[in-house]
Amino acid sequence: MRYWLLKSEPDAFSFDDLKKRPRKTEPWNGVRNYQARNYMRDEMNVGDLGLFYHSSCAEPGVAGVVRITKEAYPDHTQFDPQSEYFDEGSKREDPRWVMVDVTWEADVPQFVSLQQLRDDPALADLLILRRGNRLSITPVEAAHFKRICKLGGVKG
DNA sequence: GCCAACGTTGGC
DNA sequence: GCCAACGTTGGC
Repeated sequence: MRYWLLKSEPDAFSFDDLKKRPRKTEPWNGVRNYQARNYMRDEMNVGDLGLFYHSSCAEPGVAGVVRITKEAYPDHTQFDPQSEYFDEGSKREDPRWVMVDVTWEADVPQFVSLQQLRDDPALADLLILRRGNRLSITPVEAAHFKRICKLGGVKG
């Protein structure tokens, strides 16, 4: 059982959007970074929990908790010429990009802002706080995950 | 394999 | 919109 932080731009897809999806589930498509892909492909398992993080917005921070509900499988958008995620170098017989399914797991009653994360000494080593970090998927230590849930008033 | 140029991310 | 930081590309 591992923990993750998943970035999403709320203008494109927010935590509220996820809650409105059928079965509150969404394929996490559009990841086009090898390191992030490798995390999904090699290290994510069904049952893992993730922090849904809003980035590139007025209020960056942790908006919710999700669960991984399907292990890595080919991201179909890489084969769609109409998609912004189209990758003409990727072959159907050897897909370059994968996605997982994420499902709503819990609300974060008190949104945890980036500033709050930065201000908490217990979270000093959180990868997302590292200078220049741009990875859209990063592993999170169990202690950090629990700490952030506590800050957010997540039950259970 | 090096590295400059370029594109993207993401906070501010 | 700015810009620092990083990833990718492509010439050599």
